Amino acid sequence: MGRQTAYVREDAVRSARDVFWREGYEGASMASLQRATGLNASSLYHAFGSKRGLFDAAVEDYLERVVRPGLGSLQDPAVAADALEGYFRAARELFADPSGRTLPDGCLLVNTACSGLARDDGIAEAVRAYRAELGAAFLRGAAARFPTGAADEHERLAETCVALLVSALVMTRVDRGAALASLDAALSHLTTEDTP
Amino acid sequence: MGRQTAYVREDAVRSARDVFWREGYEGASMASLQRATGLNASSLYHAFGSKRGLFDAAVEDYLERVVRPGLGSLQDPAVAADALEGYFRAARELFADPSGRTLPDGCLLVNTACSGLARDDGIAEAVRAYRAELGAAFLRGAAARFPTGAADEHERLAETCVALLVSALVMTRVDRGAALASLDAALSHLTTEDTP
DNA sequence: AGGTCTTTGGAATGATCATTCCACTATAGT
DNA sequence: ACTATAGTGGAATGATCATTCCAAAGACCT
Repeated sequence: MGRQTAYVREDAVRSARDVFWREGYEGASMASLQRATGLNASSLYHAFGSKRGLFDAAVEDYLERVVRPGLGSLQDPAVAADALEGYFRAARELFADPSGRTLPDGCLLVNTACSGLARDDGIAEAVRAYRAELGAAFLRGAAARFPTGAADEHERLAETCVALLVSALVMTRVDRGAALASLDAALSHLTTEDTP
Repeated sequence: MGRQTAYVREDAVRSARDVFWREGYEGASMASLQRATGLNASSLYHAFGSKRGLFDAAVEDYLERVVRPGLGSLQDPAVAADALEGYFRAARELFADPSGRTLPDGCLLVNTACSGLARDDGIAEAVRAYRAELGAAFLRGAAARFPTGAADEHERLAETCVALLVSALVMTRVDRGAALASLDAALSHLTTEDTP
């Protein structure tokens, strides 16, 4: 019953997600979102209710199609000893590649946390969940890397790796060298045999 | 010659700085800046030329009155062994205090790095310089803390501490617990005797 | 083929934005 | 006191913002 949509919702969300990623929530105008998705205001509002609704869909897409695929093997219950190192090696290559598509824009969620939207409870919760997911995955990786280490050492290493990643994601926006230095520090923590 | 200003420039800059800190460059409207400073548009534009000019003055004030005083003893040529630990202890107290005035807003420069303004060359350079200053101070602190350690270990520790601070400054906007965990990890790196 | 329901196009809306302009006020030097 | 100079008040400007509305378009069902 009724007319059918002339576009694929998933494609529209992804296009919008890249605009939000590149320009931030407040910086992304409805005009630029219409341009990127190829939809006009009516369709966008009909499908997502508001700019904020579109943003929420973009965040979900970001988690599902960017964050989780990147985490990859760290999500499995059985984690390889070099899984966390592999994560940072892959990250380093992405950050170093000048043709890297959206990476000079850092992380959609980190950027949002630093924006005015951070004061929105739903957004704050999304960032908390994002960080918790990252922390849990890194903790598994840390425990697999240093099987003889103590739990609090694993916690500290995971915390440190999360911070070095967040720092890289912030700095890549203004200084690629600094971002790479941050990732290298993480790799150094993971390749040095310093279990006492 | 001519009329004299009815306000103190330094006070106006500080008030504006706090608005930018709290709401970000794009989120801070000229109306709210006028309200905070007590000056009207004419005076603001006469004194600073533009919103951007006012923001530049705010960044300078932030570095001079917030960042550098906090760095304190780490700026001296001779650094105490516990200076870096002291820095993070002081930071921890500030972050934990619920009455902390502007700290739930993180860092003016980190927030700016995550905003659309990061693509401005002048702003990017300011963030780079900020991070370099932080890194240099922390490097002195790391070397003083582990006098027998190798230079690259000092580098790694400084890099790690910068990242843990940046991460705390981001996370404090959405999750104070996570921010404190980040600072605690830094303290753990500094209080554990793990020089091989 | 007709009716019903959903999607779409495009213009319109009202709010808010940074910025400018001009008249008015006040000070310092002569 | 007069004048040159500089700061201030307040309204006006034009651009851009998210959002809404209505009429036209298209697809399924009977």
